[in-house]
Amino acid sequence: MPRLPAARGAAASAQAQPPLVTIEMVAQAAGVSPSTVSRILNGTAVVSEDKAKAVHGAIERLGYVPSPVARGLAGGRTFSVGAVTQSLDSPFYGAALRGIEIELQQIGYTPLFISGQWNEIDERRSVAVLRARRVDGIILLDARLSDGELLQLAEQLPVVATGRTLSAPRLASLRFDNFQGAVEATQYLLRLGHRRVVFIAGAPDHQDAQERQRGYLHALAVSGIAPDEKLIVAGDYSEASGLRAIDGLLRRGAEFSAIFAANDQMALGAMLGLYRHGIAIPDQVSVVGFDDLQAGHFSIPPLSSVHQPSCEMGQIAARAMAALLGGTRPELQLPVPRLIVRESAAPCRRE
Amino acid sequence: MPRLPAARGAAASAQAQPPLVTIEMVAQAAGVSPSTVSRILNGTAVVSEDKAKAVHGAIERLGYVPSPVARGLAGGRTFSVGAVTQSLDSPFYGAALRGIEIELQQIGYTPLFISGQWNEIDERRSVAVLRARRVDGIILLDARLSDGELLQLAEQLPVVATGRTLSAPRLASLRFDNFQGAVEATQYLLRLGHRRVVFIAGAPDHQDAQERQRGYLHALAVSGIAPDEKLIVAGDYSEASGLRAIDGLLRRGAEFSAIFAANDQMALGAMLGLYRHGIAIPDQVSVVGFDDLQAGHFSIPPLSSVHQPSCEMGQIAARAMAALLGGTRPELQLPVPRLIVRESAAPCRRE
DNA sequence: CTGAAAGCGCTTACAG
DNA sequence: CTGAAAGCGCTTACAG
Repeated sequence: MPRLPAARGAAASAQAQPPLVTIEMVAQAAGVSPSTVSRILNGTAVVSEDKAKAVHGAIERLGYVPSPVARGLAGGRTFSVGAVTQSLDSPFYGAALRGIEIELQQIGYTPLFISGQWNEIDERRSVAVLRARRVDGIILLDARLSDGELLQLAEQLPVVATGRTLSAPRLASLRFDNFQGAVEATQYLLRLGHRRVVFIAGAPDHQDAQERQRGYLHALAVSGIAPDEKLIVAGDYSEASGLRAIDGLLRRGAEFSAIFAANDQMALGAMLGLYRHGIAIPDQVSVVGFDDLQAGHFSIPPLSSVHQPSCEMGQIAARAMAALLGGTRPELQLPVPRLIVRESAAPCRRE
Repeated sequence: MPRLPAARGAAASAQAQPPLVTIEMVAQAAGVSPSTVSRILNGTAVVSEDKAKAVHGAIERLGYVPSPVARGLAGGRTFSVGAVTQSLDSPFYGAALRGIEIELQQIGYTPLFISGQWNEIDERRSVAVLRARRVDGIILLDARLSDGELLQLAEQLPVVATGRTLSAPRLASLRFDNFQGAVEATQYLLRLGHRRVVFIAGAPDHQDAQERQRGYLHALAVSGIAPDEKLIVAGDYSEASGLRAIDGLLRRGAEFSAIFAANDQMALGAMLGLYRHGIAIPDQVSVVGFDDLQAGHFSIPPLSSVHQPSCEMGQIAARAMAALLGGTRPELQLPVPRLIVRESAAPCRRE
């Protein structure tokens, strides 16, 4: 005897999920087979006009919504893509997540956001969760996993990675030009007449941090300025480290008229440090950051910074995923770095 | 003829999903039936020691991970819960999302984050997406949907809502005490001797904004101070509106020695406005905010603010969901509002 | 162009 | 305590 609907109904009542409109019901209502309904929904085959109309009518009337769960099991595609971010509560990644959401939604996909917390262990676990959920592809924002691991992952399913330069049949990557951004920030300060420009470095294990430092060094070199080691101070991308940087610099009696911080958070921390020491910005010391965080738009004074188009990055990554999912190679056109000039830097008055 | 594995293999190759270890394979390897494996995994029935051991061994060896997709279809539970946030890139909600992620992960659930963008339309669409995905429950952070809609939703599946005071068999709600927080912020300013305290209001359609205004008014009343309408200025929770508030106040020649902004973003905007007009903080004007955003920790000067434990809120909401999912009524114990005193307020010097 | 049937990987009454 | 079987809601060769 076939199991009666009542059996499942009883089980379901514990969870009391709403009564489901199934493909079978619309098939019946439209006078066709479930196969036909499925094909119409998926555009899988050409179907006669009137049948199509009948089916759409039935769908409308019954309020049918296909179950992604069942589609996932049967078709092998879940119409979801995983997105691993380093942090769910970072002022920087949030916009990228929104960008991904916007773009994915447009093609009928659902994003699964999960965080990697800037370490390989969590990241690997997140990828495992995503794969267990059978996502159709995975987007990784600034992954900490090795290139090898990413490449290997891409053999299993489509992958797009930001902050990397990597390519494989099913792997697309995009990387913001941190070097160029840093060059522009530094040159801006140089053009204002500053010669002793402090660089507050980011976490040394972040590639982007390294690139920004190279950019700083390069701009100096182009202007024929020898880098002064005493002006390059370590940081870790946090506000607190920016503040500490200033304390250290001042304690050592370092001379400088400008600061380029590898990110806005450190720039903001540095500004607070300067304020505590009674140093006026930009009158006595100019400050430029990197990222163009919201927090810098209304800081005192508003912070000049290299804009990172993080929402667009998310959108571009998602569109690349869409292409991969569609079986085509994505064309990736990244926005170029642009310095947003606000009020935290002024011409050098010293010397 | 039964469809051969090859058939599906061919279809799958388009997506090239990895070869799957199924429950059937571990059953075979352990010499038991799939039913038994399932029961062991779900703790659904008592099973003999040795069978259990054999099964766990096989799972280990084969690296079996149950498919949530199949479990969802068969069992009616997907082990995922939806979380609708107003914004994925808000400095405020991010921490709550992380709190939800932490807690859900601990009970083996996956969160599905989706944004509502502060409007009913998107929120409703998000809830629909979540339901189509067959999540086992939905957490809503400061939903814009009506109480009625929430109650109705809770008839379909477990719901927990923040920012509400609502109760139903399968609906839990938790609400931060905005009123009390505002009272404390205002009283702090009052204790510092300020008598003319500006209130920059939040978006009038936000309940929390209204409560904060009531708190401000209440504190004034308790101190026997008649509210001055000219000191209550409209805002919308954005930095820009805080800045505009100052411009308006100053243009009208309003007299005040302190400002209580209904959130930090407006407080920060107000501080910039003050700075532009050459007014020193806190020497000439004191400022207090609400939310205790990261951006205020390093503002100039660091902003005193009512702390909102947003990560904990997320965790509490998730734990409440876990209870609901387990069929028990959650006990909700919310942290009380606490003012974090930093450097943006000082004793009143006027008069 | 379209339907019947098998199968996706699980869970869960049912019957020992 | 445990297995065989049916079913969850779809998709997709297969065979008209």
